[in-house]
Amino acid sequence: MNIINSVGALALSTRLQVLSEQLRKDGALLYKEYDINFEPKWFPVIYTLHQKKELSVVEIATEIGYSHPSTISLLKELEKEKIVQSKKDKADERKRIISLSTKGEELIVKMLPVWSIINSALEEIIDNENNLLKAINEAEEKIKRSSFFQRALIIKEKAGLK
Amino acid sequence: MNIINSVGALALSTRLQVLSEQLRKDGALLYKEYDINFEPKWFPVIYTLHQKKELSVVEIATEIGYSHPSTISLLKELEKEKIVQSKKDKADERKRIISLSTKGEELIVKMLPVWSIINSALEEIIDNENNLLKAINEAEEKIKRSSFFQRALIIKEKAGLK
DNA sequence: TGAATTTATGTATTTAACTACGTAGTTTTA
DNA sequence: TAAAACTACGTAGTTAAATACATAAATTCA
Repeated sequence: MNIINSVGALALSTRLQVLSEQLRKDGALLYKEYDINFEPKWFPVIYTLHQKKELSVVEIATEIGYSHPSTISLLKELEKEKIVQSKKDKADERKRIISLSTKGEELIVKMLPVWSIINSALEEIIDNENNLLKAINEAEEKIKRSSFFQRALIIKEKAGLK
Repeated sequence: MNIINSVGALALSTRLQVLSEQLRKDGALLYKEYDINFEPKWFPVIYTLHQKKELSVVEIATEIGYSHPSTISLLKELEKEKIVQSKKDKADERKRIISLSTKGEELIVKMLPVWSIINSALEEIIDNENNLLKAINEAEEKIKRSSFFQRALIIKEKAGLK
């Protein structure tokens, strides 16, 4: 094993990032395998719109956990591909209401069986003594109660008082 | 809970990435808290050099699991900060041997207690029913045996034969 | 032993996220 | 009811990684 994989928690952020990147790349290959013109990075937006039908830009950003500028740039690509469409909110002129286009809906129908396969393959990979998805949920739950930074400060305090 | 956090394995790559980013940011805050001029992204390189003393560019890249161009750009920053130094390998003129400078060694001494606190805080966060670090190790072990892509192809085959 | 292959490094460009900041509507409040 | 504060969206620029490509040194092999 290389050093970074044996440091333990210290290199956690790097480990998460490398694994994420690895999965994203294989995901892209899979869509290509099925001749579907779809990029993995679009998934959060598309899946959210599939579930919620109509949302504003910031609502989508919140759902997918990205900043709103990142969301805008994803939406721009998706609008260029004619997968999503948008219209002004009549009640609030600042808002843009985003929804899937007909092409977008058709794309989803094509992707559903692929998503099912992707899901099975990922379930296979994470189904271990320690389930990766559950581990993420549990870790995020802890962070929500008190962030990594706050916890470190508290540990520092305690060490200082000794 | 938002949609992406409830899709399950399908959004795994996004979840990993968001969590990684979150930890990296808090890490940066922590070094600042201690008045240490150090960026979290430097950790893999520095820690590796701390352990192995002398390595070539590609050897570092392999240890940290990054591409060699990414490693070169990290090394450039670290050389600019005078934290690492390099010399030509006399036995093989293509190679550049990288090592920590005196300033780098001193920096490590300053960081060791911080790393200890960071480690404790992260251990706290990942110590759950499903341990995040163990889950990553187990998942990567599975991927090593057969990649996400290969597994998906096999599942597709089986479904097709039904 | 010189031609082909491999290895090590470096550069240019791309990608996919971010933060910072600005503008224009909407809501609150003195 | 006008000023202040807030919210939604958008743009510009940055960051931290990647891929693709190039070059030079070392190694292999016919």
